[in-house]
Amino acid sequence: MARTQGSRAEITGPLIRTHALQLFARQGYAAVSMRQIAAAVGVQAGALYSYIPDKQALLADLLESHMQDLLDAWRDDPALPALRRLEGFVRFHIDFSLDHSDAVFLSYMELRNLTPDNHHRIVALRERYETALEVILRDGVTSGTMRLDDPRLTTMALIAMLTGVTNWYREGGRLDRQRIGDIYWGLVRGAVGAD
Amino acid sequence: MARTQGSRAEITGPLIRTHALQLFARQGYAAVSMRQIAAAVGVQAGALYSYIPDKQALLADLLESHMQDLLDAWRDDPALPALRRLEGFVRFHIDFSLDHSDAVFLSYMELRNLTPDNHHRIVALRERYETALEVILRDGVTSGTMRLDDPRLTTMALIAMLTGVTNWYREGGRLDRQRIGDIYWGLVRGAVGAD
DNA sequence: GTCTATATTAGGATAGAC
DNA sequence: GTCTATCCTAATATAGAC
Repeated sequence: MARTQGSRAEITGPLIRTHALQLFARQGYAAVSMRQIAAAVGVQAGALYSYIPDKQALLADLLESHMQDLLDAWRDDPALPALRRLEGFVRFHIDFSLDHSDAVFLSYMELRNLTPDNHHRIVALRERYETALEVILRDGVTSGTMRLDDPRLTTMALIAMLTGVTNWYREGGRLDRQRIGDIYWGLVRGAVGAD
Repeated sequence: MARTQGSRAEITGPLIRTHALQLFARQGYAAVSMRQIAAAVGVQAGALYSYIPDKQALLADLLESHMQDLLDAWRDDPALPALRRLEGFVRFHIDFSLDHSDAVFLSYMELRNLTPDNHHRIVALRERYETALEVILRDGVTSGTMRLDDPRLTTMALIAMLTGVTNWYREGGRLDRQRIGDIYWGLVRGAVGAD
């Protein structure tokens, strides 16, 4: 990792974020030192502070960017039937979660290590995403294609179920992504009484 | 918290475990210092080492005890119909998770901070519990009362969904436990095609 | 923009008195 | 069994040279 002195501003910033995300997710925010991040990037610890004010701001920035990416990536079409939109959500959420499993795990786990201000801002973004699913479920109930008792609780239950795929999925494992999406969609369809 | 010198062996040991569990769950293993735990218990940091060899052993002990408690508490009756046993599992898992939410969260999150030996032992216990559900699902499929594509994936999906209740449940909130159990059981029954 | 060096604080763990 | 005191290590963050 040792590297001769030199300037590489164009890539160091993103590298810090990439490596910090991976290290935080795998060891936990508090367990990772700035020296570790610097070593992964290939700079000395002091150099990090040209890019970030402190460790807390780095964490908050990673989590907020992730939630923003998630919201930006999700595309809904309210003109479609609710059941079709629900299927879209299921497949999107699984794919996005697997593509960003480090950030997903970090978001779940390190919210408590944020200052109250940062915490509030990021939880608000998460709630916008949850509400997107809740709206679909309510539409499904209203239009009679779904049958369920409590849209809000069902929202939380479904998101937990889908996100859980990151706990056991391994690239090249027994099931490929398409198949996983199919199976989860079958579970969800049944859960919302749409069979 | 400051306390006069004295001997209270009969309670200090359990107190260390209780407070460590709570602190680890709320701040993360790495973020909690031995001094913090000692302060919560009401002793000096050095006194902890009369009860535990080191911080790592304390974590491993908390996680292993939790998994053992879970396995001990779960009672299945293979003579009952699979659907009835599944309902029992759903209600048991929700109740147990809410009664031990700190330990549940810790188990999910801090496995990676265990040494390989400790990690292996505790994951093996967790797998025994997961298999208990998987067996019920397989029986349900065999007997024709359930319809699902992949018992192993469905096991992981259902456990993630049920455990997720710890993320949002608050004592005295909109829904009481009985009602939550009813709603989740409705979701699960639909997911396994038992309507 | 990155380096080396360091100020400052705090961590886990141990020794020996009471 | 617990206390006080301390060893040793490592942490975040900053200062100033290159």
